[in-house]
Amino acid sequence: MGRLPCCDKGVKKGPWTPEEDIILVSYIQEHGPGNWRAVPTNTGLSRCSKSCRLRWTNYLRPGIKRGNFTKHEEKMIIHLQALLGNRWAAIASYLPQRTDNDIKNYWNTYLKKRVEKLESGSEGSLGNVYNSASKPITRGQWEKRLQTDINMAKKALTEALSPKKMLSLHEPNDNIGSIKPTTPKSVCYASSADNIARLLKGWMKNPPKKASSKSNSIVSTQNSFNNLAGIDTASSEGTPSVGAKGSVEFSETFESLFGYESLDYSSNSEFSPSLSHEASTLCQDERKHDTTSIAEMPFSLLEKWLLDDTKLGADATLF
DNA sequence: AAGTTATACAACCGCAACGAC
DNA sequence: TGTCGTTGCGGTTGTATAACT
Repeated sequence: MGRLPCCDKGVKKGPWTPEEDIILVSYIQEHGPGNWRAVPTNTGLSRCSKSCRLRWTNYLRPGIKRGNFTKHEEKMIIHLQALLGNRWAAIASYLPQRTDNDIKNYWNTYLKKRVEKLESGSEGSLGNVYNSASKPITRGQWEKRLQTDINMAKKALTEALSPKKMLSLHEPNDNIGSIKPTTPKSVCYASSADNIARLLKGWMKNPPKKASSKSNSIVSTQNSFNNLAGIDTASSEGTPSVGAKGSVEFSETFESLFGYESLDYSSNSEFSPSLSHEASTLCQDERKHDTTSIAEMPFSLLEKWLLDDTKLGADATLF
């Protein structure tokens, strides 16, 4: 049989309206994310399930940070892209407040050009980040280094750290304070986003009892967890300063979600919320052969390693 | 001020993977 | 084990806005 068309003819396409967003958020607030196929039917939205999921994942989901990327985030993306390639979902798992789409866009429109510029020989602020040696490298050398990186990452994985460190990952960082006012386009939408934020806030404090028993829902909600473990983005949209209030909200959000997630994972002692979903995706291929060691990847160690310029500089000697 | 080009980002499309049966 | 339905992911496109001429 042929695949069913993703979307029936007649479904609405193009930008979402605030009204549609509210309908979608209200539905998810009640039923939790997942079972996307049923969303258009149950909500009356003239959107295909994919579109609903995408809208939620990339825009409406709480915990998404918008606005400028910090230097720290840039470094992360560059390192991770070099290490993982265009596996945006995996990369996004290390930037919990960013969506894969956001990172992909940022890479394609900005970072890629900068890296290419650097590779072509011109100097830039990222010169010491990407290749401190600034020496042209052959493909074989690059591959060798990549392999070394992967091996190191694997080693790091096997030396799994405590979940406490994972928690530190989700703490608000310097990025939050640097959120800049959104673009005029976003500002136009801000009032609606605020409304949605209120809905979500309520939802996070009083989450659905059980979104779905399906595994894909678990994955979805864990994605939500990963992202929720940041700031309440929707509420911060258009409000540049987050500060102490933001921390309190974060704390509440985190506790709420932590409790929520722990319901789903309580039956699996090895599967604590400290595990990033995409962290396991990181080594998707390897997982088939070595599930446990990879799946329990601690973020902080890898992050530390990835961002350790000193070490990177030492690694550069491999070239 | 009007037209053109560049940029940013939201959204779409198609494929692959996964789970249920 | 194979088929089918659903979801996730990455590439790409479309559109709004900014910057430039």
